[in-house]
Amino acid sequence: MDPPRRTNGSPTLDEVARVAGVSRATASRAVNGGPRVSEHARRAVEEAVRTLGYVPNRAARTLVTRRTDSVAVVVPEPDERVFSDPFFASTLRAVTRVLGEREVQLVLLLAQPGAEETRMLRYLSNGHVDGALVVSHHRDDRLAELLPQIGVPCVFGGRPWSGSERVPYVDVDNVAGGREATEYLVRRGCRRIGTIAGPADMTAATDRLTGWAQALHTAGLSADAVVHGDFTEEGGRLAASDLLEQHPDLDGLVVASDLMARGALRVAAEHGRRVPDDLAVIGYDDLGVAERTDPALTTMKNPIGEMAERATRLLLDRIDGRESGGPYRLIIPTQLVIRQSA
Amino acid sequence: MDPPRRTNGSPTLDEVARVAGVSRATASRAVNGGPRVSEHARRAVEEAVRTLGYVPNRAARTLVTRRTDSVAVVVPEPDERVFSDPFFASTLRAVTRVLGEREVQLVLLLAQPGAEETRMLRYLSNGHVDGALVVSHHRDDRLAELLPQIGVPCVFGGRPWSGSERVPYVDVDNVAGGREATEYLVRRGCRRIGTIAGPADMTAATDRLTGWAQALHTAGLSADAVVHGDFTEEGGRLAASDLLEQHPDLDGLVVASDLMARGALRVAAEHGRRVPDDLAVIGYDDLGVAERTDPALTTMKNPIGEMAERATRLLLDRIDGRESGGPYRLIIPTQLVIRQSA
DNA sequence: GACATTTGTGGAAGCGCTTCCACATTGTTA
DNA sequence: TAACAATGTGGAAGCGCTTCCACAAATGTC
Repeated sequence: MDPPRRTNGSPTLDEVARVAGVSRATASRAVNGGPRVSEHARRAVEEAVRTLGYVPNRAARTLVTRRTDSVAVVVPEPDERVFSDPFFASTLRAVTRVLGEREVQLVLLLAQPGAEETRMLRYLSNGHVDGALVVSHHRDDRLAELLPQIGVPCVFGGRPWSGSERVPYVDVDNVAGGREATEYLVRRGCRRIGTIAGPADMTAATDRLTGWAQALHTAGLSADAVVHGDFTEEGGRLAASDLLEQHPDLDGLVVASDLMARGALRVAAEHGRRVPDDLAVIGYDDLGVAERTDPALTTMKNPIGEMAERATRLLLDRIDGRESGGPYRLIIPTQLVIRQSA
Repeated sequence: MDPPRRTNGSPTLDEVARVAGVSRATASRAVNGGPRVSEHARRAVEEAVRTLGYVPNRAARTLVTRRTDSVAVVVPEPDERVFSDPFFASTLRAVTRVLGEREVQLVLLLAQPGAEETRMLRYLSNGHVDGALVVSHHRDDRLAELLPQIGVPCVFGGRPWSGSERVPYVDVDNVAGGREATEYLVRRGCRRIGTIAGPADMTAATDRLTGWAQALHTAGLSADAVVHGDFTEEGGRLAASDLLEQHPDLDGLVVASDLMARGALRVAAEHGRRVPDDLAVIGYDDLGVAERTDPALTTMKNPIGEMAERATRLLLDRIDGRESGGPYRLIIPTQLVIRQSA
């Protein structure tokens, strides 16, 4: 494949029109699939576009249409954790794919709170992008309040902490996920079920914890064995050690991420607890880790890719003026994946 | 802080000029810090800009200047490994920071080989971005050949496999890193030194391996104990198991990443080998993992952030027309960080 | 066959900006 | 004092595109 040469003196719509033997207005309509173009003219223009290798100048188009054909992916707190999480990878992949279908570009906006955040807001408010997708939103940033004020179309991936009434978002049903995981252990016969929860400043983590508590309450079991981890394997190890020490009678463990669950499995092994016989362990995510642990993790599937895809489509809809009426939320169900650990 | 309102009917340069009592031409010069503007006029324009909240329309500016003030970060093969690697996080952070200084935007281009790659090349060749920074380049993609042909300014982060004569790049001195790590073990008295290398399709991995072999050769020691890992902890475990089984006499281990080294430490512990007394282990990266292993890892510092920063600055220089003469390479030295494991 | 409608087309305006050029004003040198 | 350069300024062109509008031709209706 010969790559396309850089278009310095690239062909303009004028030249296309001349070659096709039509006016620039007609050429423009033909290129953009506009109405009222004869089949004859359209074919001539397409032919000219092909032979000339014409590509519309985006800046010129943006200048008149006021559309940039790019959207921002906003990551409020790009600490290491964000990137090293499989969550982020899946999200970016899905967003890229959906945007690619429509030739919309992805502008990545990472901003630590402070000056960078201010610049980011200024950027968003100046019409440089058509919309914004916010992922990995944390408790402290005020994005869910600020973005609607700015007036740029936006969608949150994951329920924002505050302002969830004002802002459209797509989320995974983490409450149900936590509940179903726990219910599964109950059905399996566990009677003393603890949990390793995620960081308390993320809605995904607190929701799963809520689901766990709900299920135990419904089953009439006590819900006091909780330790918070940080979604890393190491955090899972520490949390599991604490938990097993404080509550040696545990026969079931609901862990808020597979990575932490892997750490917990190691600890269980070190303590001589057989999984699942002595201790049933259920994880969360199923994003590539769960099938490779020993024993393989039973887990709740976390449809991150689907969430990102839906969020992106929702954003595009809002940009196009569809769905723009009021807040909108979409909750994606999770699904139990049974393997060996429970 | 009140966020800036979305600029729908934003003020234009015309209005600024009117308010400042000058012509649009003068206003433009003042805004862009052009020459030949009186102090008086400049101040008036600045004042008007402030009161009106004027922000230049990027599309209009791009249309005439042919500059987009955005650069692409190209990730040729966005598999999970890329994202979950701390390498990627550090890189993006550094790039963002440098670009932020100049108000240049980061367009993220992820492309699987195939159709997406074609689209990416088309995008790059149409002048949508001023330049491209290629990271995580693998052996199979032909980017190092294609991009120079396209004519878009580009810089590679990490030496490309082929075409390194034609393309400017910034790299870490992985050969020296591998060599120095090994020399350190030699100085410490190790006489039988193996290595867990990285994937054979990444220059960073093969370079470190080369350095290891060089050092052993110089010291007159045999360089036959090699196993390749995949830069993950699990891969490190497997590789270490193999290595210790095949070469039970090893007294030193050079590991191409800290994550793999952590896996190796676990294996050593399982085999009852005391580190560093029975087996000295040295890692590579020092990006947050090494200080938290047990024992803490002696390692080679991998200045990823600096590499990304330099690469970005080099790209900006090339875009500005500085440094545009011919290929350019910059090799950043690594540094030994001594802790407990060796 | 006279009229109203639909359909296809091109001319021209204008999006907001930079920059060339011409001109006026000042300062400098012979 | 004349000739010149340096400096500051505004008018106007033009970047490449979309889209309004007017108009001609084709089609439909009674």
